[in-house]
Amino acid sequence: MGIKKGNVTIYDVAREAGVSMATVSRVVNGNPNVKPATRKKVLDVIQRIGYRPNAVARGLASKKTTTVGVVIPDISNPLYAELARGIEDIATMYHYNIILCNSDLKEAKELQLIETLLEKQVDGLLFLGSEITEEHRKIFQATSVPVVLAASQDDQGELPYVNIDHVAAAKEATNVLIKEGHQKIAYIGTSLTNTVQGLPRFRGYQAALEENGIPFDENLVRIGNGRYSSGYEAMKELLDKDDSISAVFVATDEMAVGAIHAVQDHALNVPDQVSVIGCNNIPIASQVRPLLSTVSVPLYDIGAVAMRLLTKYMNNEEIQTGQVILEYDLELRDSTRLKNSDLA
Amino acid sequence: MGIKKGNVTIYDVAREAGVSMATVSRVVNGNPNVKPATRKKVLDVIQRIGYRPNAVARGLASKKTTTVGVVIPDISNPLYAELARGIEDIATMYHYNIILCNSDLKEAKELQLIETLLEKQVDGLLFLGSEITEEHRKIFQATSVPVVLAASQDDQGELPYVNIDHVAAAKEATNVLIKEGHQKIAYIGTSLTNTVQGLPRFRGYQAALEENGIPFDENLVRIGNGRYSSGYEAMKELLDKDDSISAVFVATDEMAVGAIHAVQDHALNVPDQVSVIGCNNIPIASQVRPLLSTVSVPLYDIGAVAMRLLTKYMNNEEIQTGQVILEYDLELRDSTRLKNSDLA
DNA sequence: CTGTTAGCGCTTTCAC
DNA sequence: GTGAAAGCGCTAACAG
Repeated sequence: MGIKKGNVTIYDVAREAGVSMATVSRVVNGNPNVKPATRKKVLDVIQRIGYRPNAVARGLASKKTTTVGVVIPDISNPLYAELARGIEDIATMYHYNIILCNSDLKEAKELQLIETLLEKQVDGLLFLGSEITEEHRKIFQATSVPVVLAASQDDQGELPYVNIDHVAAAKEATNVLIKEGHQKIAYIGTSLTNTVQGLPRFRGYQAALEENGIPFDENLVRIGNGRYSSGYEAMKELLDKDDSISAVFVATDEMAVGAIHAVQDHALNVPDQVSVIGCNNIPIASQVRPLLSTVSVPLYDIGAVAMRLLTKYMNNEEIQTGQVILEYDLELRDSTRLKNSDLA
Repeated sequence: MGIKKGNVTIYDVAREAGVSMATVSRVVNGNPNVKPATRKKVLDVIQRIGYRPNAVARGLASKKTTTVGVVIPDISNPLYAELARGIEDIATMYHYNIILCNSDLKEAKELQLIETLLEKQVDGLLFLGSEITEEHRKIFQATSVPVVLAASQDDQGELPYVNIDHVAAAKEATNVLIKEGHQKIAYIGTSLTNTVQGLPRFRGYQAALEENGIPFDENLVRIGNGRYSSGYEAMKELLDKDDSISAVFVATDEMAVGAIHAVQDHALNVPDQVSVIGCNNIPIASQVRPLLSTVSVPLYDIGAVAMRLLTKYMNNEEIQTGQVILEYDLELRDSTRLKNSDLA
């Protein structure tokens, strides 16, 4: 029907409707300063000739793309998938789109991704990763694009972030084990060079022991990569060396489930002979038997709140505080003997 | 130091380097028609004044954004998260970025998302969903932007897609149960109005029964939403009604794990008294005890191949066939009694 | 309430 | 090998 697909511009609409481009732009953007009759006329033409606004042109002219960049370690990890969902939901709510990039926690990749995102003129950046290095900081500081960290933080800098108190969470989890009466409590965590999760959770574990006068024993500590098999292997090693271990705090749920299976393969029962508590509360925690006791981290909310915070920055709104710490919960299920009600 | 952040343009570089914008553009884009000395001079200036190309402007001028839109049901579902990872990896490999949108399988949302993505001038579209309706088809046909379906297909249309043969997969899974000698085989699936997964898998189950002379009994069929609890509930109902059921094919792994737990809660053993086989082979299948037997669907590959196919379309390459069916595997573990080796 | 007119920052012929 | 100039499609003053 003479409709050149993908080539209909605002100019065509203007011509067909007998108005100026400015007027078409106004109706497209919902500007109220248009006479209803004119608006209808324009809308009709738009409908008829199948006009679709070009967001790239709009972005160039208005210097706003309504898209934000998200750098995330690995979307196939349930932990981050949940965070991503929170991010995307709020982004959608505020009419932003998300450019999603996996960094695999590799600094070089992270930096390169940020660079690309900035080239694409994103209105804001959400960064989820481990460490903020000098390199990160340099690039964040040099840009006027607002950046918010999610599930991470930067204590030396003044970057806004949304996170939980990992030290406190780990401490509380360990305390559950201590309250159960255990003295030999192992720890399976992630890399201690990771200052945003690995280290703080380890510190929390140590702090709990110390506060309860339980001597720290480095032989009871194992480091994995956060995934199932590394948790299994770690627990197996631990038990092979010393099967009198009666409790373990595992810093991620996936590893915790692996640890449970290692215990079972050692012909020991969870929680009767070994108590296991995890951290994060990803879906699998409530999809295994015994149900995993864990620290419930509000993953979705962290993503959602971080995105919400970013919209405020992008909108130049007044910000109370850019550093927000969300609450976590203890979710005591069947891999430990204490129950939530016992703590009441 | 006089560096206006975010405002350095190609023009500034040209002026500083004493060359034209065209030349700067050439070096930035790796055009070989530039004298090495000139190239170096320009590169130095770029480095010195901190020039970052504006991809939006480039997109407007070149009509290419090097970004593709991805409409996916729910990124927090492990199934789609895995697909997304495959998509993103290949996209990165070909220097594309991904705009990720969750549709929750709602048609209205899907259509709206596609519209938005098209406005943003994506170079291609990857669509993962359930059904392709007339509405979808209309909009896909009206655009010159290439579209590829992933983990889905459109038999009435000629849209390119990457998928597996769900009927065959379901049939094969059911056959495992039949070969084990079961006669009373239940089915827990997803909505039969979903013609891309729900229906075909159900058809495969029926076909297997029929080919083996086992009468179909609708009392043995339950429909869930694909997630853990619905699998649990479905199996519980089934067993409450008739606890002589000795095998069940569950169309998704998450539901299958739920089903296993329902069986166990019924004081029955898996696989001794009830065999359970799932489908998809998401991570949880190998993170529960008993290890779930399942149909291994190459999720990552479906995403990767679909993205690769899309790059070919975007690049106007010669395409052999736009409809690709990937192979699946049987992964027999501990929730069934037959083993892969038994089938050799 | 509506039109005119500059750009936004870059690519892309087309000359030289 | 390099430059000049014309857009790409839209927004944003600024008039009127």
